[in-house]
Amino acid sequence: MHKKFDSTQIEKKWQERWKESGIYTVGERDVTKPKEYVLVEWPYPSGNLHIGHWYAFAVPDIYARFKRMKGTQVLFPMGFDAFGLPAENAAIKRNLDPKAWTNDNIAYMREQLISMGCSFSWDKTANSTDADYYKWTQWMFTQFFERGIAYRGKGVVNWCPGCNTVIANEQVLTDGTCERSGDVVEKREMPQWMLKITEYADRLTDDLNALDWPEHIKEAQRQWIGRSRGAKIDFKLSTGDTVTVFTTRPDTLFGATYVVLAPEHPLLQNDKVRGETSNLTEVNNYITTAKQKDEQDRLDATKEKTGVKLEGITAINPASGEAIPVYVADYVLGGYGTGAIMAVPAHDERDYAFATKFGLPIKQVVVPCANDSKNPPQSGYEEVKRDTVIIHLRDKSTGKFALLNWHGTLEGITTAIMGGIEEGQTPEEAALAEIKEEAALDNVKIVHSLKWITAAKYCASHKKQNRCAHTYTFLGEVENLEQQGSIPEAENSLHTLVWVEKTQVLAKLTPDHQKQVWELLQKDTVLTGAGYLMNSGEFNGMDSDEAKEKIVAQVGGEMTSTYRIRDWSIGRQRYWGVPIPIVYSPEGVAHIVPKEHLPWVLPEDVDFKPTGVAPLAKSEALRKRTEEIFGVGWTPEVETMDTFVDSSWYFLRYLDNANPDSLSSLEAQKNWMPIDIYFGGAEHTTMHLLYSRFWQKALFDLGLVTETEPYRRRINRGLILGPDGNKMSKSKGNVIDPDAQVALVGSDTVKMYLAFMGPYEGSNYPFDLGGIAGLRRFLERAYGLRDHIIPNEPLTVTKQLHKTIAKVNTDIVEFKFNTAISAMMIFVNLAEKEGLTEETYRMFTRLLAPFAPHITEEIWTELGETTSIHLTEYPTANPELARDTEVVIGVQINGKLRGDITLSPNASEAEALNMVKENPVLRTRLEGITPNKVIYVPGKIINLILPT
RNA sequence: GCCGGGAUGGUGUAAUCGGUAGCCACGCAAGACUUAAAAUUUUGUGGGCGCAAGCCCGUGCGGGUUCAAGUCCCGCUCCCGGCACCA
Repeated sequence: MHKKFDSTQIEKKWQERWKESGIYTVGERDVTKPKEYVLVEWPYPSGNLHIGHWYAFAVPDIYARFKRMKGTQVLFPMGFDAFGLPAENAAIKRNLDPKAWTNDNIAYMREQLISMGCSFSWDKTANSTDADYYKWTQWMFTQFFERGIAYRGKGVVNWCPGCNTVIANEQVLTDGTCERSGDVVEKREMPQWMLKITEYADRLTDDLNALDWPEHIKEAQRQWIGRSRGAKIDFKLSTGDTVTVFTTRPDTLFGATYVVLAPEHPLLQNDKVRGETSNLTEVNNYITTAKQKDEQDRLDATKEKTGVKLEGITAINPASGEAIPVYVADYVLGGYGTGAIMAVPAHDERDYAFATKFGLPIKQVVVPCANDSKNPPQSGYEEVKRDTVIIHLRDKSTGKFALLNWHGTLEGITTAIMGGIEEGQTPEEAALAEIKEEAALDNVKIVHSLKWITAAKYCASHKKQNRCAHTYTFLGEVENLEQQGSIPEAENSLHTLVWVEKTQVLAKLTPDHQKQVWELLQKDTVLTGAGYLMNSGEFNGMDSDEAKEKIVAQVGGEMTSTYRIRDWSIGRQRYWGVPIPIVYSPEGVAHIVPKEHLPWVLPEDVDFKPTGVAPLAKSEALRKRTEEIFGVGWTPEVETMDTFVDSSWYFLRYLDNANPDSLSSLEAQKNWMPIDIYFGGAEHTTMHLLYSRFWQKALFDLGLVTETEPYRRRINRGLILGPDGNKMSKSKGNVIDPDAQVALVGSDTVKMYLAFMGPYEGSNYPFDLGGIAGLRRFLERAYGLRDHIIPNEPLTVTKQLHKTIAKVNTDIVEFKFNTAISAMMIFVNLAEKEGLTEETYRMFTRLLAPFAPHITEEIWTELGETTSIHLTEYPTANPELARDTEVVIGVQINGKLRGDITLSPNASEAEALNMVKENPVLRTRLEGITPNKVIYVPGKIINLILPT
């Protein structure tokens, strides 16, 4: 029965009682219990909680409450990430003090957060703008500075004209706009405060492996860090200078036919190089134009390659000893690798495009091996092994490759190639005829016109598993290619036969399947994969992987890694942030502000209107303070820190938030770290999540933290969309105000609705005003269940209760709150119809408590209890009762569903067959027929195969 | 282009060690209650044929494996997210 309740009154009452009794106060670590550190990303105090905050905090609260009732000591803190631009912009607009604005917002949002009824650990809160907090932010910075992790760098930075400040690479979106303001970001050259995240790139990549994070998040971080392994190789220039290139394919060194420098490359400013360049004006013009191009243009991969040759200058290929030309071209980036490449047009598409345009030689040095991970053995396909023959051809006129790929018999292709040519037949016709005959296929065609095939015979030997190596024999011409070192070309041929290779695939090949697989592929691409070397002197025939290191060693290069990630620029030319605790001596040397002068307080006498000049430069108080402490002529650093710095360590401060002597004691960390589960938004995957991992590692190296990784698990939630399915925005008028919803249906309902929409991880869901009403109805029915209490309930109800308990217990830990709620709904539907005992009602109410903390507390009291339901133990299912004693299984006849039978899940096949025979509907179908075969899966299905 | 994740009723979703597809909720339709509406409640609700029993079709598309496929395999299409002249 539906029983209305006054959610506003009930929720207010319980929120007050919880506050009075302090039941969510964590206090000291209780070592008799296991710990669970549940972290949600701390909010920016923008002034109002939006529905996204509810999704971010209230749903994880289910998990926190569940764990607490399970007997775990749960830390579930909440705080405020309160520095940043919105406060400053609001202050500019309304002419107020950012501090006052921020503090007002925090006070208001705290009340709103309390109205959510979440079990936050308010005794473990933090606020990044408290001097007690940012004192430590500053102190850590000084420690990093002393160890070279923080440094004053120079370089091209991202300048956001909207924010009037420098921003980090991570804050620039793919379309070149600012993550915060949406303005198009400009490139500017200026000195910058940087953190050496690049020095941690390897650890940040490697340590991902051990984390229990969703693979897609790890992968996104790996890509962002962008480690690629390769080699640095020196090329001597005719000027006597050396240019170091970075390549991931040192195995193709013999195929390097020219060298390219990025327009930013320092050698281009080298006097000797400039002196010997006969077309210097042209080169200079190119460099100037390239630098003026905006980032967008330059990164457009589809545009045609441009570049200019440095006339009069050559480089020596250290492997072949050949003199090769040197170019400057903007397809090589100054900021990646060494800013210079060796170009191998035969095996790199960009080099190929450039070489074709400028008429540069293309020299193939690797024969690709087609049998790679593309066709891994599939389970279930082991039975039949078939040989595969792949014929590689190269079109002489275009330099492009063709690939004939045939899954057939080895003998077939050999015959085809060797077989006699009948009168009037072209060689390819002869080959086709043979292939068709051998493989009994008829849809065979050659898409690439073969004028001649030089090969006649090959043999294959296997060097490695799943990889083939080749010994090649060319009829009448070459006995063994490995010895020969190059591929002979047949006269009069349009194509060079590049390779014939034998591999094996594990597959069942029916004639139909063969037809599918039987494709003659025309590959219009440059072959970029690994394989075996050719045209590479002593390395011919060597596997590319092996050749990489050997060639590098031979030419005195160095195996190394390079990264996509750049150092983190943290200086901001804005007011409302942590002042960088650096002062400059009269000579302009940077010194840290020592610990006794921390916090290095943000001055208040500042005109923070954005002019492009750092506002702190205008502070008289800061200037005076600096001179008083350090001496006349000393000047303060006037930049503040990126707010991502504040959030890089807040989870440590939560643990020990009143500690005046340390950012967070090691003891507190030993008690609580690492964070067991971190709930947050997908937008932080490559920003906050990466920065804070870096920060943690840097602290670890200083002995200030106990863990190398802060977050053991991570869940990225989705977005709550407007009812129209669009992202909520004021302009679209589709914003749902959580306060209004709470006033209407109560916070329990809003929370449960958000949890019910779908799995917590991943997807975005539209907010449906009808859907939320359904959850309110559910709670009213759960509340009204009391009127269905009977002295003795049917066994079905007891069993359903225990099944529900089992389901909810497993679903919560998998963050599948939606199916947990669905299970509880099923229980209420049944209990309403059948009635339930008071004992069952109590169990159910406790089961529901983490989801609907207020109304369950109310029910608990009405049942005569005087202590909080949230201090009770979470129900555990009785496995006996949760198990089904009878199941309905489907009956299939020849694989088609024809009815069902009800029986014990343990019933034997004979019993099941009897049930089928006794079933009035099914019986008629089986009259006088003995099935050929019976497939019976207890508890699942029975399938009878009848003779046809 | 590369990497990751998806596609199931009118909607959000459920069911993946292959075993009765559509649980739960929303919406919709009809009935009850009501002067009426709201609220509540009962029934129905993937599509098609049929009075019914029942039959056929159905999880983005095309094939395949299997007694049995939303689930596995091969080949596509589209959508979402990340990266992208990264050597």
